Amino acid sequence: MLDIQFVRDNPELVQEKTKQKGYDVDIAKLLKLDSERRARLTQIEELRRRRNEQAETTKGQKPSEEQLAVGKQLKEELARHEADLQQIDTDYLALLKAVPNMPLDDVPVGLSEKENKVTKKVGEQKTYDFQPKPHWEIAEPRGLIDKERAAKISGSRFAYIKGDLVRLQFAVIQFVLQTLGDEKIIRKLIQENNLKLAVKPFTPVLPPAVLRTEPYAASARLNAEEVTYRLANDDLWLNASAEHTLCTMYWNEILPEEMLPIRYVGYSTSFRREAGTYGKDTEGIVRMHQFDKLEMEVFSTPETGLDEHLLLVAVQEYLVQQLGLPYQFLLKCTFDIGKPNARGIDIECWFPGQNRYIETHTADFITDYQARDLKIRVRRQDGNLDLVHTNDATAFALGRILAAIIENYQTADGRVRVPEVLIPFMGDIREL
RNA sequence: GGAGAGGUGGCCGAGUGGUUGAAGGCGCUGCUCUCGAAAAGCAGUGUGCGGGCAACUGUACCGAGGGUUCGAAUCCCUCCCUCUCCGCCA
Repeated sequence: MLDIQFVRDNPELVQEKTKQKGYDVDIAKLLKLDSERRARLTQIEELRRRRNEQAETTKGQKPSEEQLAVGKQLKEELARHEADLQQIDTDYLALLKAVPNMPLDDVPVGLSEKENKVTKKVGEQKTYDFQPKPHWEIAEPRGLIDKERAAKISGSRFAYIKGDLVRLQFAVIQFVLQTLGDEKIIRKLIQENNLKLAVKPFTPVLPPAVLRTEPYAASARLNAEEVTYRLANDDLWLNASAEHTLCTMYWNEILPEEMLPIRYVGYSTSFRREAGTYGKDTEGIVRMHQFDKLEMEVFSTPETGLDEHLLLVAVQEYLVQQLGLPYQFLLKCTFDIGKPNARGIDIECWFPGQNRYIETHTADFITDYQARDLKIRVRRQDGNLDLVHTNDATAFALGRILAAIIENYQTADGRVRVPEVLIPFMGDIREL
């Protein structure tokens, strides 16, 4: 959530930017609740002070009739005010949490994804001397993907991934872990982008795939209506990204400044209900209820938050370039970046078999929006406390990137060449 | 699944109704001592929220939420979590 002090100081700005993100929150009402809340709190604290004072003077002895009467009256008054406060508090918090994070100034203003700006196109779209096929037309006949049987067992939007395509997935994983663990590469990316950041490789993490309601809700990532699966008999949700169990990892913790930045690359199977996407991307494996994903997560000081975001974007581009995939770079508009985001970048890879770009990567700069509710803070060298900044970004969403590889590396005879950088991780296999 | 134990400050650990935000110890910080270090001594050392330019101050917090009471870490209720043993299982 946003800092209430910021809202108090900049009500018009907050209202404006909230609108720009397509959210309808009554900021004036929020501020009214805020001041009511504070007024009520002051009254309550005064009553409590008097109660404490009395308890102090009667310690160890039986209170007089008169003191009992005063105490009872205080109690009644308190109960009344506290009931009011509880209601105000509930409304206040609901409204405050409804306010999205403020977009940075370079985020294009727009109320539909059409306003996303393509800021650059990289890599040549290969020309084929045959009609390139979509990935499912290559993979399904060859038994690399079986969605039909998966549908029988699990329903639509599930798949059995099989054979060398599985090997390819594990090769991608190995490639990413090696790349993100390589100090030289991290240093190079930091230098090339003039970032003021520590050279520190990413630590691989296998996080839990499920999490409880309380931390999930605090992460501002729980979306019960459209995205998140819940387990019927437990207070547990299936994560929709490793990000969800990574960003919550330091829930309610104060981190020493020396620990930062913390750079993780998490690997997890991710689950999404995809409610409201019926009929969209029904073929192939680009939109599934279940997919594996490598996700980067960074905790940093507030000063370095933006640079960490830029580093993650640089890492993403590097990874995509290494795979030799043509892509375009999207600066997402206010509507599309998501509620907790201050800025959001997408990378869309070219899918020649479908003759279109498809989103394969997202980088989210969250500032302190998540950390405030998650209560993740940094103890500065001087002893002060600050909220950390969180950043998350896709390394590779395996389903989509396998599909992109299949389509870009397909051959005339319906096979798939293995991208150069993956060959060392594929044994002798050079072609699927 | 069965049985049991337990959740208190950065850590360990006291504390069953009233100077307990919390004994004691450890750790950490500062000072004294020292050429320096260690030891010793002294002092300090949580977080949120409200108020204040600030020093500071009020309030809340002993797993969570309710309740009893003039007053709750302490009594009652509900829930959550952790650990141990047995069973089952990758």
